[in-house]
Amino acid sequence: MSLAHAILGWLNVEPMTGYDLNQVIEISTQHFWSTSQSQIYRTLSKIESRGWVAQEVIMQADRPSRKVYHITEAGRRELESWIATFHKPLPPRIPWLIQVFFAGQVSDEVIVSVLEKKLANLRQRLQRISASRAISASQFDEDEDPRDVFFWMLTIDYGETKLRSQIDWVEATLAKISSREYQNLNLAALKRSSGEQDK
Amino acid sequence: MSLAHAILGWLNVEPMTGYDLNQVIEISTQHFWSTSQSQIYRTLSKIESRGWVAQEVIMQADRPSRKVYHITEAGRRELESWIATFHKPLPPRIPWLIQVFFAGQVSDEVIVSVLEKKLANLRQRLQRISASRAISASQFDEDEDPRDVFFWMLTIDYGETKLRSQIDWVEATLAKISSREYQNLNLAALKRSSGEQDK
DNA sequence: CTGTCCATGTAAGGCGTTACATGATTGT
DNA sequence: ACAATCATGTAACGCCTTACATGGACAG
Repeated sequence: MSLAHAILGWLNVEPMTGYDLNQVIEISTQHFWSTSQSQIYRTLSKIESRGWVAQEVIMQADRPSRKVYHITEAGRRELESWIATFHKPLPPRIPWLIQVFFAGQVSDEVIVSVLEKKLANLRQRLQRISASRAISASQFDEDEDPRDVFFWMLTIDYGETKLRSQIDWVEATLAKISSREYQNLNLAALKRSSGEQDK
Repeated sequence: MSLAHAILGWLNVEPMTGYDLNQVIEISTQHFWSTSQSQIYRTLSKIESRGWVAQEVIMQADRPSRKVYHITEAGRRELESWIATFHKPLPPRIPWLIQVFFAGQVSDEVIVSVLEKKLANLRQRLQRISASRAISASQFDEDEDPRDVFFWMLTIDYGETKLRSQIDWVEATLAKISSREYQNLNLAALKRSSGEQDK
C-alpha cells in the first residue's frame, strides 16, 4: 500500500484535494512511483475509512466543491511507522530482459534494433529527470526546509544513477553483440571461472 | 503480458508441463521476472485458448497425469514478433524511495536504520545472484548453444550491475546523512547550479 | 510420522489501468 | 469553435498474490 503512504506523506506537508494530490505526485515522484487519477480517489476513500485522513468540504460558487483532505493523528502515527519499517522490495519486473534472455532465438539484427530503441528511451528519460531537477530547484520557496530538499534531491540522484548504469549496460551489450563476442564464449572456460568466487 | 511470452520462450526450447515451467522460471529468471504457480496455470489456459500452445496429456500410473504443453506455429510467430518489438517500460515502483522522499519528516536515526537494512538486503541479493551465475555455469550441457548462453549471462550481468549501483548509492547516501550534508545545503546555490546544464 | 516431491487447479481479494461521465470557465 | 483547467467520481477489466484443495510416493 505504498500509494496510501505517499498520500499521507503529502498530506502531512499540507492539506490537499485529490486533484491537488494527483498533480503534486505526478510532478514530484513520477520517477519512482506513478499513479492514475482514479486510483487516488479510491485510495483516499480507503484511508479515510481507516481514519488516517479526514475531509473538509469547501463549497465554491462556479466549480465543483473541493474536498480538502488533512491527515489525522492516527494517520501521522501510521506514516511514521511505515517510514521507519524496512519493506521487502517488490519482485522485479523487467520485460525487456525477457527479450534479451530469449534473444538466442532471433537474429543479431533483431535484438540490436530493440536494444537501440531501449537506449534511445533511456537517454530521453535521463534528460527528462535531469531537467526535472533543475525545475524543482528553481521552484523552492526560501522557507523550504533544507533537510527536506536534501531528501527530495536524493531521489532524483537515484533516478539519474540508475538510468546511467542502465545506459552503460546497454551500450556495453551492443558492443559485445556487434563484436560477436558469443563466438569466443568457451563453455569450459566459463565453468572454470565460475569456480573461483570473488576475484 | 510478459509472462505469456516468457512461457512461450521456454516452450520454444522444449515442451514442458506447468509444473516444470514454474521451476525453470523460478531458477532462471527470478532476478528480472518472478511469478507464482497459480498464475502459470492460468496463463497457460489463456495462451492455449489463443492457439499459441497445445497440450498433450500423458497418463501416469501413480501420479496426476502430466499435461505437456508445446508451442504452435502461431505461438512461434507471436514470440518472435514480441521479442522484436520495443515495449515501453512499466512505470517504476520503488516503495523505499517514498520513504527517502519523506524522510525529512523523521529523524536521521530512523532513516539511517531503514537504509542499513536496505543495504544488507541488497548485498544479500548480490551474493545470491553471483552464486546463481556459478550454478548455472556449472549446469550447462556441452551441447548448449554458446549464443544462448551468452544472452542468459547478459541478464545476470545486468542484475549484478544494477545491484552494485544501488549498493553504491545507498552507501553514498548513508555517508551524506552521517556527515549532515543537509546542513550545508544552500538553496540559493542549488538554484544557481541548476541553471548550468550538463557541466 | 512428518515433510517434500510430483502435479493439478480454484477462490478471493488487492492493486492498477483505461475509459467513461459531468459541467462551468478561461484562453487560443 | 476547441482545448485546457478545475474537480469529482464510476465501471470494467487485467494482472498478480496468497491461501486453499487433493493425493499418492518416498526420504529422514
